[in-house]
Amino acid sequence: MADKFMVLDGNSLVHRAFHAINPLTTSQGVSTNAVYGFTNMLLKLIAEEQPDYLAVAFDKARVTFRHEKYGEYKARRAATPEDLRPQFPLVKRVLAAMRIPVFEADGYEADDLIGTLAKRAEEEGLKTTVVTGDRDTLQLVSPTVQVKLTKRGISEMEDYDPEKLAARYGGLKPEQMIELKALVGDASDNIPGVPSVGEKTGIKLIQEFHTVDELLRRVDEVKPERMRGLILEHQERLKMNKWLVTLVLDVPVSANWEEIRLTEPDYPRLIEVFRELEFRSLIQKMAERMNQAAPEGTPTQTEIAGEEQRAGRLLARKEELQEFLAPVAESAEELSVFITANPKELYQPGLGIGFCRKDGETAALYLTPGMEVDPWLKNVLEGGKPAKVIYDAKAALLQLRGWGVELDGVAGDVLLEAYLDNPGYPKMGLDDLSHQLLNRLIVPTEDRTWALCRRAEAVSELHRFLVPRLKEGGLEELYYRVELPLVRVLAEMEHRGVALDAEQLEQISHELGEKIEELVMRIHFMAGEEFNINSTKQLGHILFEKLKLPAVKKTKTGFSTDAEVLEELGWQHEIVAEILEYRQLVKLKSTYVDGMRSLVSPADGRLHTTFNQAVTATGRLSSTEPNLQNIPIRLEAGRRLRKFFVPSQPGWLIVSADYSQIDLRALAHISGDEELVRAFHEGRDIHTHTASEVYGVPEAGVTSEMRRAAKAVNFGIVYGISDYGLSRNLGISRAEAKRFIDRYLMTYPGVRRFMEDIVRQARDQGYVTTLLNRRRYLPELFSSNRTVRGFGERAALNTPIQGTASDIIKVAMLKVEEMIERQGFKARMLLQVHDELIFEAPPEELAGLAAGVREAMESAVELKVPLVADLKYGPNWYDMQPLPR
DNA sequence: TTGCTCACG
DNA sequence: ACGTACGTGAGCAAC
Repeated sequence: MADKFMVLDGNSLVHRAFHAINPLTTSQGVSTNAVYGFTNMLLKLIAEEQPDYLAVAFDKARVTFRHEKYGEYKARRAATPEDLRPQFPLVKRVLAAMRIPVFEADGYEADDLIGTLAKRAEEEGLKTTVVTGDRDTLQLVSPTVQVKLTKRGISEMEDYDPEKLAARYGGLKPEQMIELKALVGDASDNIPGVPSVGEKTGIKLIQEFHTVDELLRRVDEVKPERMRGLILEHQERLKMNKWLVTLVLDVPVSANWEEIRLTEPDYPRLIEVFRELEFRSLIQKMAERMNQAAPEGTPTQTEIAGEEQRAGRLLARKEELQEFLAPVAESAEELSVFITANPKELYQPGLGIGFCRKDGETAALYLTPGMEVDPWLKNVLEGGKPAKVIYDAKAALLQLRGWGVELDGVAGDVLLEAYLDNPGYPKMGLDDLSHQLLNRLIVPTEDRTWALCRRAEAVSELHRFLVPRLKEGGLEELYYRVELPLVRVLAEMEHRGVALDAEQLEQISHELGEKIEELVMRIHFMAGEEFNINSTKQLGHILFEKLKLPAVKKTKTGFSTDAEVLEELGWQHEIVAEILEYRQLVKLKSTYVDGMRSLVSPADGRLHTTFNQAVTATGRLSSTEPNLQNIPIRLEAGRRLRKFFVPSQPGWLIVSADYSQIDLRALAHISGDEELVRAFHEGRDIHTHTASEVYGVPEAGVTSEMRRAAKAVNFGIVYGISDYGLSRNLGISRAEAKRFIDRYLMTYPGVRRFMEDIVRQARDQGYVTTLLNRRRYLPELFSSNRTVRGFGERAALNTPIQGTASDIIKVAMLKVEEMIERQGFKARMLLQVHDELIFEAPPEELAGLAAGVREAMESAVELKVPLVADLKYGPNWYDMQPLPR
């Protein structure tokens, strides 16, 4: 299929939109109806026609070459309405933001440009669609050029190809439209035709004589006589008309097809334009698209895996394997590799590997359980040459380890590349990325070789696509120096696992079970009936309908029964306290005790979490199956569960190291606030210091209540504070909360400046960044919904802080791991909990490990404030005591 | 699948 | 007059 070029008649369509859409203005009174109508038309056309190339042509100036010869040309046309003319520049701004080129040429009309472009397109082998309301362009229709004419309104269009044209105009050919119009004239252009020749007569005449010239030559054949007379009388007129209505196909313009190629809009800019125009629905639409957008340079047509893709070979024999891989094995070329990460999913049982060489050739092999990886292949995978590009290298590494292969020489991980490019991509699966970023669908198939080859190919192409983007975004450093090396560190942590005292855990499960049973009985008794306490619906019915407790808060679906509500209700009915306790115990039993027990590996009795390096919006890690980043600590009953997290060797210790106030230190650094920076340099307790400054009392005079409030404000600042949020958190009035915040910001004026600057910057750029240049796009900032927008603003504040803290601990992890190796410690890093690292170590290494970890963490990066790590150790994760500096 | 609730930093 | 603190994941109920 030839690529498709769509060209719009800007003047015609804007006029059409102006008349079709009811008057519409911004709150400032600027007319926008034509812009709005045109933009909607444009978006609809793009969506429906999916052109590969797109351009818009406009008339330039009122005087064209036609006027020079025929002064009356378009003379009777009404002046452009007052509220339409200023809309043209607005339309052009929309087009610029959409990266759609505009064509104009002095002295020419849009039609001439369209004709010229269509002709050039034909030379390029493109198919052209002309969109206009002007029938003059029908003369351009050909097997490769179709014209879409607007009918009534803006949504209805009529497509003209040569057949349709012939059907509509009595068998006339497109070029005969010129002859017809010369005869009939055009009232709107002030071109008089031959009197009393309308369309019908005109068509009849052209059918018979084919052209005006022929008609004049054989004019004596024309009947009736009166008509002959009229034609003769107007023959000069006819010649002039023909010249007037013939489109110029060689307007001197340069058509750069690379620029005309349709790409994604410049979303931040487009949204800004829509904001000025107050096009709320369009802002919404674009904001949604922005995150899901296939980035610039992506073809607009979805290519479906087809014949042009080489099938890929199955490497069943050793010679085939070597023949395929030998060319890259010793070269500096990258080899893209796809490895079935989770045997549970796609290719169970066994191991599938797909390869894609730089020359695009693909091949695959698979092993069933019990088979061994060929030693030669093992060498390829374990060596630095060839460098491998992988999707989800951590999973590949762990999977291959199970097959006796220690993957090394990983030069790229397209999962991380996509994540760094935009952590907001809605889906990060290989197939999803291939679809979203390359517009390539990987068709599901039973053919394993095919499936593996296509995926290896996707890895290769995504890598080629993403690496230049990372470079542009200044993300190379973060990628190659932090995220990519971290893959191995995380893989080792997952592989080591953390030991769990499963026997004791089983006992706890029983105890909790009995307590819960008792609570269930008491609750049912107090309620006067049996019901499912876990069901918020049933519980709401009991509390708020049967027992008539006042409903303080509602959710989308009914009464809220969360802990906050229940605590408020607690004094009104004794059942409430029981429910709260029930909830607490059920949570502990199902999520932590039983949930963990079911995830203990039968092979080594340990828990192996998965650290996800590519999910959070801010750069943090997350932990799943089980989540070991949310083990209870705040309430004693839950905290006790930490007793069961123990070292894997008898006599060893658990050691933990957590950053002190890393978020606020990050804030101090980013904002550069002098007071905050000074407080950290002086080693102050930051909450006490804040209280002292805000309340205007010496630090010694700060009460625990004052400190608590200051702490809440500090937290609030990090989260993107609002008086409402703070008032709720502290249980004070909004007015009081507001006074608090104001005083806080007076104390730390640099923080105020940061808060203002970051939101403005986020709006300008469409994204915010962290210390190591990690990026998060914030399309929410452009929402018309103020709640969503407010959310975007708070995220703009929070992300640089939380993300910077994440950057720092990731660097620290690399330094710590390097230190442990360098020192030859047996100690091992097991977990990361955002600002905390957890190790197990033999007691004789405690002092050395602690010193090394502290040093690594505190020197991870150089900030305007010192970094401080606090260390603790103990026989398990519960009984921990501080380790003095 | 979605919504609610609750565990963590 | 509006309603939210930022970032996660898991279990359960109810579609």
